[in-house]
Amino acid sequence: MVVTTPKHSGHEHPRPRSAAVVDDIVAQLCDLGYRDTEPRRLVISAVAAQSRPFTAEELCSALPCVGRATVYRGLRLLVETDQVCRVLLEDRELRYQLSHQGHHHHLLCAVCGASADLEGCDVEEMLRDAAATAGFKMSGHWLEVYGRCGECAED
Amino acid sequence: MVVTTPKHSGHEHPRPRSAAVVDDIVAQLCDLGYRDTEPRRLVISAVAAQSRPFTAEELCSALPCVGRATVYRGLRLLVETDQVCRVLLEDRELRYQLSHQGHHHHLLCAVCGASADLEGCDVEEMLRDAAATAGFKMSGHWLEVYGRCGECAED
DNA sequence: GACCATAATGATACTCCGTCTCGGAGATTA
DNA sequence: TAATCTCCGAGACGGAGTATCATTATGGTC
Ligand SMILES: [Zn+2]
Ligand SMILES: [Zn+2]
Ligand SMILES: [Zn+2]
Ligand SMILES: [Zn+2]
Repeated sequence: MVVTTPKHSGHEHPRPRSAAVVDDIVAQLCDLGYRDTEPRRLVISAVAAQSRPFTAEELCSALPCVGRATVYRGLRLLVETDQVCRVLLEDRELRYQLSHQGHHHHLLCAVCGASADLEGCDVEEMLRDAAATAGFKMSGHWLEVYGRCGECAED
Repeated sequence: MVVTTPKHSGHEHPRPRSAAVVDDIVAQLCDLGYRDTEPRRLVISAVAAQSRPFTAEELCSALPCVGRATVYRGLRLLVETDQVCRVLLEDRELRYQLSHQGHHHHLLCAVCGASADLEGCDVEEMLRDAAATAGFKMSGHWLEVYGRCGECAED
């Protein structure tokens, strides 16, 4: 049950954009051997419906019919499969958002909570070199940038 | 009570280096209006005695005679006054270590837990520019770099 | 469709980390 | 000495995430 993908649907009502995203993610999970279940789809579509980085608890209350553990499990699965990425706020609160794939970092607005991907920034090289100077072989890093987005900028 | 600073101590036995560090920190706190108390000194000297980044709980068990709340309060005070900095491990575990003052980042060995300050790395500029490109005004950032230290490096 | 192995679910208990509360003990000042 | 204030410690509390485990749903096979 649940919305099945109408492959060649002529001129029916188009489903909301997010539905396509959900189908897409579910398909990728299936390829990896994970089942297509209703609670999982609910979690994924709730994730896709968010417009800003959200917390796991927010997702739980947006999905009162899905068990808390299931929401957390779904979220973890999405992170592990790179569909969702985690961002860390200045107060160390952990939030999630749909990933645009590939390694990247986020700009987070401290006022409205908006997030943008950090483009045109090649820290990796620089960090690797600096690490080497200290005798370290870099294997990873965590970077979050905070500030105010265009809309929240003032004075 | 408690070790007082022997200003001009002739040729007595030198106290452990860390004692000087403790006195120094306590003095700075006093300047800020905080009292010089025994539990506080115990916390500070336990901090100074650590050779690697440590967790709050580790500190608690290293100080069985000091209340848990007091250890946490002391730690928080030290962070707020910039005497101690916080580092975040890859699994998001929070650890602490004596600060070398000023804004800087850390290199953390994923094997032995050693930490080194990241020198000669000017990410700030780069981040600020990249943020501006996205219409953000950067106000802060969090960066941790993970890898293997020289001793733990292998093939 | 029926059957089955097993992946997934959800209620709930639990752990972990850190903060709050509050009565009491010292310091500090008047 | 009395009043005030910081600090202390025991323990209650709260939020976030995980573990447990009986039950259910899924997807492949016949
Ligand atoms: Zn990066
Ligand atoms: Zn904003
Ligand atoms: Zn920096
Ligand atoms: Zn190491």
